[in-house]
Amino acid sequence: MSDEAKSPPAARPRRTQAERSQETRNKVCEATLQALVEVGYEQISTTLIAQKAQVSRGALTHQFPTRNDMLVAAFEKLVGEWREGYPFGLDPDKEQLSVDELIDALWNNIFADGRYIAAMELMLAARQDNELGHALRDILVSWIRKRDRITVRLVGGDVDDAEADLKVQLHLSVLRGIAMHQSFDSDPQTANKLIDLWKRIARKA
Amino acid sequence: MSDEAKSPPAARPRRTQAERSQETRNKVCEATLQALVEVGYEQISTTLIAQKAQVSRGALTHQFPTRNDMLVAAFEKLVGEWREGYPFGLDPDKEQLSVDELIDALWNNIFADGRYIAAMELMLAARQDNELGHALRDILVSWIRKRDRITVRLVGGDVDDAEADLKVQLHLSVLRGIAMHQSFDSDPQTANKLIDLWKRIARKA
DNA sequence: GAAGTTACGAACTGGTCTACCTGTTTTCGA
DNA sequence: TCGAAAACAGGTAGACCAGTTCGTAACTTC
Repeated sequence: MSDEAKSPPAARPRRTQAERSQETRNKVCEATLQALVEVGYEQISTTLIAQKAQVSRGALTHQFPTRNDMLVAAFEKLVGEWREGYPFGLDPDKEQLSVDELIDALWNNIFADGRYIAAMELMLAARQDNELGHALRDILVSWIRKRDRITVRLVGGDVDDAEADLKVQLHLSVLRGIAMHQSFDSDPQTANKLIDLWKRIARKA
Repeated sequence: MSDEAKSPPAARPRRTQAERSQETRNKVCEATLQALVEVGYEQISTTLIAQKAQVSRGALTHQFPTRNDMLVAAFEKLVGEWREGYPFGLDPDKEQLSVDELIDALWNNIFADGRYIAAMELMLAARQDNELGHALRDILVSWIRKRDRITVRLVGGDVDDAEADLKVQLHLSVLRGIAMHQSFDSDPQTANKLIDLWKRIARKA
């Protein structure tokens, strides 16, 4: 059995401290987002997340001293993914999207994802929590600012045009409302029909 | 001090058992809804609600054996108020509303209320809880069915017209999305601007 | 007005969660 | 290579909460 003794936990490549930290943090954040979608905010506990992430509770609490730290980091990761993916590989300075394309892009890349609902639940749950709430809002505003500016350009509007900005806000509100509808409604087709109807109406406006 | 002994807890009018029950149930439901708005779903505990409602915990648990029973009853009360108030004293068989009037009526009577956001939070929080979730959904569907049918008639559509129904769903989705926006956004005027923009667009469609 | 029923009050219990704390292993820097 | 520091592992304490139990008070019925 000397062979087993010499190569015990299979291949364990040497990692830097930064890599070790990042790996645990990623695993925890990913597990948190997954749990938000699967079991909901209320069920989330540090113990559950540690199990899901295949990480000891000690490692988790070392990286995230408080439960809020963990939730904030997970939220930050999600928003970061939105931020990185936007505007879907396009160059807003050169390209412009038709209304239909914009709606599809926003819907498919952000609002249709179960993670969007998870984010909504988190935001709603934290809307009164001064500590968690403020942290989440701070993360949101920077992303929202970028998102809105790029979106206005994508549809060919002037960045400083209040009317164009309002139109973008309405687009986002409509998709948000449909996403919420979808999360309650049993018929998955309704969302698509609503999207199509909104496209028809938005085209004329 | 014989006077004090003879009239101890001030004036205590004689109530029937039904009245006593109804009074505690009402106080608890009202406190629950208020707490949902003020401190959010996560903070709600039977202890907190009993305190807010000025009711002993024993009285609460007697009326609502489980915490879910309490939440369901509160939700039922809220939906009941919507149901009773709808369609805002109008007769949908005789009267019809312009698009502007419909939007204003829906917004002012339902979506602009902080309780609507509270209901959303409750629904989102319960979306994974099979027991609470099903109970809330059951309460919702009966109200939604009535709401949608009346709304379609209010705008002069045929009840069985799928297109008219879809339009109503879009109206509701837009207002829902704006309501969510409002609960996060710091500027309270944005919601009004979005409503106005939506009116202009909806008028043309 | 007495027995029975319902509403209420208060204390207790079993379980869970967060934050903290003490050792151990891995990596880093000189 | 060796001491320091960071990452990790696991356990504990204190608080809280939902549900239960049991005794008391208010109401109802006959």
